[in-house]
Amino acid sequence: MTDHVDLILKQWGAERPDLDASPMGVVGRLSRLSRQIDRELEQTFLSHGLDAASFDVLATLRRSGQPYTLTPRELTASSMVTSSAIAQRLNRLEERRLVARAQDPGDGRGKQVALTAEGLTLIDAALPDHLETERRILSPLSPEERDALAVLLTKLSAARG
Amino acid sequence: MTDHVDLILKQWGAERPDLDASPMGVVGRLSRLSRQIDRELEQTFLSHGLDAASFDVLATLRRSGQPYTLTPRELTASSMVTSSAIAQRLNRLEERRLVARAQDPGDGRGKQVALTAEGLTLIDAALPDHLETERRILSPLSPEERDALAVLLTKLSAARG
DNA sequence: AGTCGATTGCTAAGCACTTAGCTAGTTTAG
DNA sequence: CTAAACTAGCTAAGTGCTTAGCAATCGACT
Repeated sequence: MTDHVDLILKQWGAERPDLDASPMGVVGRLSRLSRQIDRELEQTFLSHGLDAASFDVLATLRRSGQPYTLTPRELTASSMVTSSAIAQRLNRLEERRLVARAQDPGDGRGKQVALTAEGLTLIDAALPDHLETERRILSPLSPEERDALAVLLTKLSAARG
Repeated sequence: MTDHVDLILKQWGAERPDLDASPMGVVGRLSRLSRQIDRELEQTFLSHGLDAASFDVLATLRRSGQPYTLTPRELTASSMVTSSAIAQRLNRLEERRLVARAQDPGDGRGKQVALTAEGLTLIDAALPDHLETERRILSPLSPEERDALAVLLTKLSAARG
């Protein structure tokens, strides 16, 4: 009944009764839950020799379809990190031969990042496990509740594009 | 209507129709939204010369009530980071004279971390702005929707203690 | 009383991100 | 055609976290 966030709200109510701290009830839970989930997902990635950052890149290439090739720019656009972070992720993945960088024939500045055969095998092996972990995380909710949650989160996201 | 996560689900449906990728619809939105919110909150902290990590420590001390004093252990327990991260946050805050560390008289190993007058002033000034930012973030939702969201998030968190 | 395991707080090293700034190539305007 | 502005990709330096491991102290048990 009373989780950590409830305690926080109660403390603020006692110390700053002049303020309405209720927004923390939502934002705080969202933030804490996201961290918890990140940590749980990492375990699955780790069991496949990956981390969240590497999985993110490999999965983006995989779901783009054959020939499993995107530019660093496209990878950056579909991620939540900077182009610099993507460059560094690609350095690590290339060193492990999970992706390969090639010159873009049409644009002297551009590169083409492709999943290697090894990278394809790895992401296809990790993906079902990852989805199973996500299913386990969501298991406390009924299908209707999951839909409702997705709708509420989408409404909040929408305001930011 | 179709946000970034919808596109991802559609791609997976085409590339791996054998898998049910629907859990990503919830987990993905949660993760992306949390990052967006973190970034938005940082702006408010920045305008008060703080960051999320410093705000977290100062707010925890503030809401604990007079004499605004907790041990590093307690600060760690109510945070989502390691005791090592708390030690480093305290180093930074102590250098800025926003908190002060003192020996715990009852336990030779323990320390007492107290908010300084300066720290108290700063956190009390930042808090209303922070709550206003959170309110703005939640503004797309009705009060009933906010409550519903909090309930759903709590259900998910509960499974992990 | 004395020892052994647990607890507290910390530093050191490593990691993945950020911002700042670079080079190279492309596009646009005059 | 050329100069200026923009774009793509990257490295360098700095930040805040992590894990590993340290020294000091406490508590329990013989």
